[in-house]
Amino acid sequence: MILFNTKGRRLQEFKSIKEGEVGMYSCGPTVYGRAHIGNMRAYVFADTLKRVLMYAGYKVNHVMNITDVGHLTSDADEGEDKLAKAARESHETAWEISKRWTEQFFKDTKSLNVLPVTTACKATEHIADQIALVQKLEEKGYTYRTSDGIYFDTAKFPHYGDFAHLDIEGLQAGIRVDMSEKRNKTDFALWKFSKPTEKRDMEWDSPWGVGFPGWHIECSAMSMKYLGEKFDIHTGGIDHVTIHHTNEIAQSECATDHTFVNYWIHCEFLTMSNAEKMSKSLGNVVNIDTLREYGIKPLAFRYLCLNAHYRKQLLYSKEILMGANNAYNKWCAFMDKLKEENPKMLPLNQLSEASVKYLDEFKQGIFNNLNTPQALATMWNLIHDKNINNDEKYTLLMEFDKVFGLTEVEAEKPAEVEIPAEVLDLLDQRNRYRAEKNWAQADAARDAIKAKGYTIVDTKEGSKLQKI
RNA sequence: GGUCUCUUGGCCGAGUGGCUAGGCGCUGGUCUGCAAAACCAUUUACUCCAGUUCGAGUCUGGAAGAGACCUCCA
Repeated sequence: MILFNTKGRRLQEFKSIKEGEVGMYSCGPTVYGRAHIGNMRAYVFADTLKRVLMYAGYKVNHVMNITDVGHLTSDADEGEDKLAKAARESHETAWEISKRWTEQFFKDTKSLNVLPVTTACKATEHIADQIALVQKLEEKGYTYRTSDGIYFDTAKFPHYGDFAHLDIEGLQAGIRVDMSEKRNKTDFALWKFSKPTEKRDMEWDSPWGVGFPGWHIECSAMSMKYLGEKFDIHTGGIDHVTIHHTNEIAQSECATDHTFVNYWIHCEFLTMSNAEKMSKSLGNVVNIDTLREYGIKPLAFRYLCLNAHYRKQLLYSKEILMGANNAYNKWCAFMDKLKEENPKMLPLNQLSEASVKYLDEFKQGIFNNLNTPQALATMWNLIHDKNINNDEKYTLLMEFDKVFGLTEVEAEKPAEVEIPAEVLDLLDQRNRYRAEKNWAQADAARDAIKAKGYTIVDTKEGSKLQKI
């Protein structure tokens, strides 16, 4: 399979370090608040990549961090701690805040059919690993101490700017950079000291004094702990290329003296039109619950993500989301109808030539740098193809869904609601009027039922009620 | 200021030289007492200019416009 590697900025044939196995690390959430659908795109992407790797036959060891240590709100290594801020605002401890939002994060990703990761690791539970890594860097002479922490000296890593194509000169000539006591513009904190005047919810003892780890070190420490000093794939949002991943590479490769990660795969942003720009201050941040309020299934959002390539910015608006929801609902309806006919799952080697063509086209799409839009096009063409029988269609669609992950899990389906007796009475009335061909009265009954919040759908088996 | 990306039909969005992407929406049709759903059909395209080529949405150069990151948001 072909993947676009940010390292080198080119398409590359993927080859794992260990035959048949893939070690993959995904930058996870910072749990000081509810993740919005923009965040979710990145996790749907990582999940899709994992599913494609699994489809290709790899056993995937997937590790994701939970950033539950408070970091800083503004400027490089300055400002108030985000978790502390959230905690202060809701009168909770940082621990309570991070616990709540971590749980919510997993609920949200689950509703998007994101498969559980092999290991989800919390930064707060790996403080010793992070300290050990900083110590290793210290022993090798890559660090220095300032009044507020231990810093990484990026001048000692000659290839620092290579990954992100950084023009260090340009950065220095650019706008506002707070150097404080840093030796180089690009240096970053490995360990921060607690201020003597404050008592933090989260702080730990270390060889350098009480404090907390810098942001970047957790990913290096935990990824290497669970995947080894060198592993296959590291994913994250495109915004992490310049700083976070550049720093991860610097500290990891200086610690080990060899390549840290072979393939860096980054997901583009979900962007908002200006009219619908989300902002926390306006209170219009769209999250999974917002979708539900709109009457949009979370998985319709997954469909939306799959319908665009992960390396392209994806425009978000309510209208666009509604379109994806319509398409997704049609797919669900088609699958339901198909299942009612009790199709047989066929072994793939018994498929007709025409079906094999669809399967090949599907694989061609997903293995070509995750071209899921093309794979979805293949799916729709298959659905509309009259020359493929239901058994084969079902077999192929279930096969495709191993990657798409669009099948709604039972728990997400809305519970059957009791229909009020009065509505059932009205339905009886309408049926009698219809039998008498009294259309005016029948339509009046329909309107009355609609006013109660139900719509009538006439089928061959009779009239059915649906909640609006 | 630096780095990078994008510009496809009403909307979203694939497509790296020649062949229908696909979805949503619209419209028409079939079906239905009506409606809904479903199915069928149909419509609209490659920002502009110049170049390369037998041939370009696809390559090259230029122009205009949009966006992202450098501000610990994926």
